[in-house]
Amino acid sequence: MEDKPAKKMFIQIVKQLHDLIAEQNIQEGQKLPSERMLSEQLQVGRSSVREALRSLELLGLIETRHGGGTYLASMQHHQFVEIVGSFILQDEKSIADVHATREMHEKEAIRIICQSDNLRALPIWQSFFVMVELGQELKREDILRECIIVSGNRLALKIWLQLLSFSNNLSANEITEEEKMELKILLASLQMGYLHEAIDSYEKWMVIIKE
Amino acid sequence: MEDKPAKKMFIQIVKQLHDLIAEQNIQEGQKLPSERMLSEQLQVGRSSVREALRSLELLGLIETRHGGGTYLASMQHHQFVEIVGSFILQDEKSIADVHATREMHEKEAIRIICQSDNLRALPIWQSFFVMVELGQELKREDILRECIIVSGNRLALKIWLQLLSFSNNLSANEITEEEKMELKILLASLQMGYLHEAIDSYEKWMVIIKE
DNA sequence: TTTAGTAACTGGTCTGACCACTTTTGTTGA
DNA sequence: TCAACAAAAGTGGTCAGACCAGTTACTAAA
Repeated sequence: MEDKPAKKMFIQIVKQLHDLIAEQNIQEGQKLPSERMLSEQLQVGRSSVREALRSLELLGLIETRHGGGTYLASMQHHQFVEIVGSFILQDEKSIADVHATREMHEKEAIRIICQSDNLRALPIWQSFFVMVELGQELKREDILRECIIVSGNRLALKIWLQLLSFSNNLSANEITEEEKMELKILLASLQMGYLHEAIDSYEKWMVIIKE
Repeated sequence: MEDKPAKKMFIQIVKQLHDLIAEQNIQEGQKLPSERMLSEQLQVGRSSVREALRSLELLGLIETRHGGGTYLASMQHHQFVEIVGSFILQDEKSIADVHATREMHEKEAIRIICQSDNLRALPIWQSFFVMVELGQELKREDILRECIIVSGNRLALKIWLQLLSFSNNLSANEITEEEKMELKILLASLQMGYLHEAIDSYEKWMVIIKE
């Protein structure tokens, strides 16, 4: 690709770190090179390396131990990646389980939003409503992702993202008129806080998708 | 021990930035104080301020213009408060997330059981009921595990078992009389298929446990 | 062999310097 | 008076070096 005029340095470093981790096959919980070493290897100042590392740390991708080094995060959350990953590749029942679990997450997020005046009032729902109405480009998972993000459970988000990658038939086909109708009911119910109606239309929506 | 006064500086700064934005009511797209000014105001080095700012930039919460200043990102969806809040509280929030996710699995299992005549009719529920009544040795997670196993989602079971290992305060103390009462209501509702009552008593049960 | 102490390493923070770019200011010329 | 230009000030971007505070590894003494 054409090298763009020197994008953000620390973003570049984040990418290089990513490559380095892949090349050297550094696993979860394993140690990364020291800041000074990275600074030398990547030919940048140590403070730039640190800015990149701090970003990754805030994202929970690495752990740092004062005096001990920097490690690829091996926390709870990341174990679920393995769980879901190793779980698949079995029978049809497994796939059904993935779907069921994903839908459980989505419904739970909808419940949380419905029961919170603040979350219900977010302008994003109206935006989605309008987008559906105008027939604008909109992926199903965008709405659901937003629901889960807003619901505030980061662990649930991580699990859901994993589940999503194993049920990629979600945005396969076009959004039909029937689906639009159900989606609008869902979004409207969400904003009004009508929990029962929201869950109801969500379930109908899923039925429509699976046809 | 549990005291952790020495939190990450750059996380502290992120918090202070968050407060500052709230105090001065800085809106989307508006300018933040310069790095040097923040450094002086917060009484920390400029490099520390930058580490915090770079973190927020990677999250897309702020925009930086070389020579022009730092601005609050104009984001339609994600509210600054929501995201920062969920990333800041890391430790405590993570634990809360684990609990919330575990409870989501348990409630879902209860729902599934309630809505299936076959599952409702399993003799195990009556056995649990009797055990509670007689005050026999019985761990809380035994009941919940059974619920999830019976619900038939093996993936959910795997996830739940993992979650359980991170919230081992479940069987900490003795089962009180109050708790026994609620548990019996739960088990009775389960057998009768009273979904609403079952979920209700489950939630009350959780409240009792957390006291 | 075990242990205690020290040296080397590593992250955490600050300072000061310089560069590149943008914004503001001030001056000049029409 | 006002427009255009140039200088100055402000701001982010990056680096080097210094020092502190922990951790790890190694070595020498018991």
